[in-house]
Amino acid sequence: MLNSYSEEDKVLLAVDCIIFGFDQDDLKILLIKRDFEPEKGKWSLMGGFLKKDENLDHAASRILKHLTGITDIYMEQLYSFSEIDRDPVERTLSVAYFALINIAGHNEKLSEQFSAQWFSISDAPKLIFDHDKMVQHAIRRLRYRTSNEPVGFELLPKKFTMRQLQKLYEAIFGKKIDKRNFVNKINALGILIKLPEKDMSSSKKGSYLFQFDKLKYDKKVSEGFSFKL
Amino acid sequence: MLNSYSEEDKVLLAVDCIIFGFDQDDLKILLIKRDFEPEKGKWSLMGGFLKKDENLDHAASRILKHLTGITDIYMEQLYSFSEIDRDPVERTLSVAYFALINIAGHNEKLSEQFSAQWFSISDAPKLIFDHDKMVQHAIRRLRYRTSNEPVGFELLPKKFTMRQLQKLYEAIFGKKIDKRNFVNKINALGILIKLPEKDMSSSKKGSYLFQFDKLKYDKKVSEGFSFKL
DNA sequence: TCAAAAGTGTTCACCGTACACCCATGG
DNA sequence: CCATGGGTGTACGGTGAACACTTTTGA
Repeated sequence: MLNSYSEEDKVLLAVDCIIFGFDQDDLKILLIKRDFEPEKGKWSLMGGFLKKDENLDHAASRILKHLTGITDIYMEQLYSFSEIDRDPVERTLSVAYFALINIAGHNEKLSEQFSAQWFSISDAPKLIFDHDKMVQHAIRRLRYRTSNEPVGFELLPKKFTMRQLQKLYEAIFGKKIDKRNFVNKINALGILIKLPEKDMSSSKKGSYLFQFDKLKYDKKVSEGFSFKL
Repeated sequence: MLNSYSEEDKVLLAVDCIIFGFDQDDLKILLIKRDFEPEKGKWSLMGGFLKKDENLDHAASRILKHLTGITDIYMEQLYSFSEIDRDPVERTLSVAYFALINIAGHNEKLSEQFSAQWFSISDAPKLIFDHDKMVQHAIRRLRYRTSNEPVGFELLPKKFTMRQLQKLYEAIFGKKIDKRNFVNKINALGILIKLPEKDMSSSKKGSYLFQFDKLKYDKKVSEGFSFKL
């Protein structure tokens, strides 16, 4: 009794990742087709099991890297799902994580080899187990985070246009935003650098590129500033 | 392989509860003196282990009931803590829960028999393991919840005065609030019932008692209203 | 020259905040 | 009659939302 809690039950711990990306107009999630039973062939979140010698954050990163090759991205623990029969094979808890990535920056790596695929939130297939519930939860968290912290930029290329940023927020909140009000608000924050370059791909006139100024943001935060959108 | 994930590691899962109460002027948490090793005699959150046949919410309620006799209170899952060496005895994950109770309504039950004790947030003892981190996390969540949902009432008696409610919010946010502004804001919400009775214990004049009107609140929510303080 | 997207300011309503005096009562 | 806490309203500045026209340029 002194050196173990030996009477207690142990359980399997899964980690499932909701990976958000943004592409033009749509908020998307990355899913994989399960290649093992049960539910083989159905769509599912990226998942795996926690190992003895790692913590949850580490497991989430490892699983993501293993299934997509992606490293160094924004990740955050979401919630733990524990219904007794959530996995029909065996009692398994799952800790959900959510992650934000810039689709454009990673496209090549995950094509084919992992049978992972991007789906718009609005027309994703039904997922196995309680994964749909996890996604709903993740969307709520995403809305909260992007309202209160400058994490939305994780979903965009380093250099982006105002219009892209606006469309991102429109996709996250599922509603149109007035162009002028949006620009005013963003500029008032004073945390973007306006670059001299233009992106010419979306219009004849071209539109200025911006970059998130993390140094300025950190400085402002240390002076009491808080991001709100 | 078809009927088990047999290769995978299993772990012990603890559930620890941060229980908030409010008493006059102070926000408090309920702690127990550990009566087993390791760290016997030190102060700790209420905790226990998840059993095979229950989910996390159930475990949290069971543990709370077992250690304090209390049932039917507001509880919510907070976060999962998973550092490898967080418990020196054995690899253990802990899912933290936070709970809100009305101290006055439960005082008798938990005196002595459980060696549980209330501590003001500001002068609580150092806790074992990573429990202090859990408490910090819980305070953040408490601030968020009480700003956006009418859960603060869980910490007060059914009937309470405006002043008590104000002191509660002052304790949660750690700052003074203007009396007139507070009353205006609360009344504007339109979710309290002003009772004809007065509480005579705090002054000679006496102060009116109020009650949270859950029906009116639910109705307003269904019409698009959202609580903000 | 025209179509398509980019860029840009002002007005107004509402909300949050600052602020001070009278009331009721028990002692 | 006085000390203590209870109760109440207004004015102002700032923020969020509504709203329309001109510019650029490739086709």
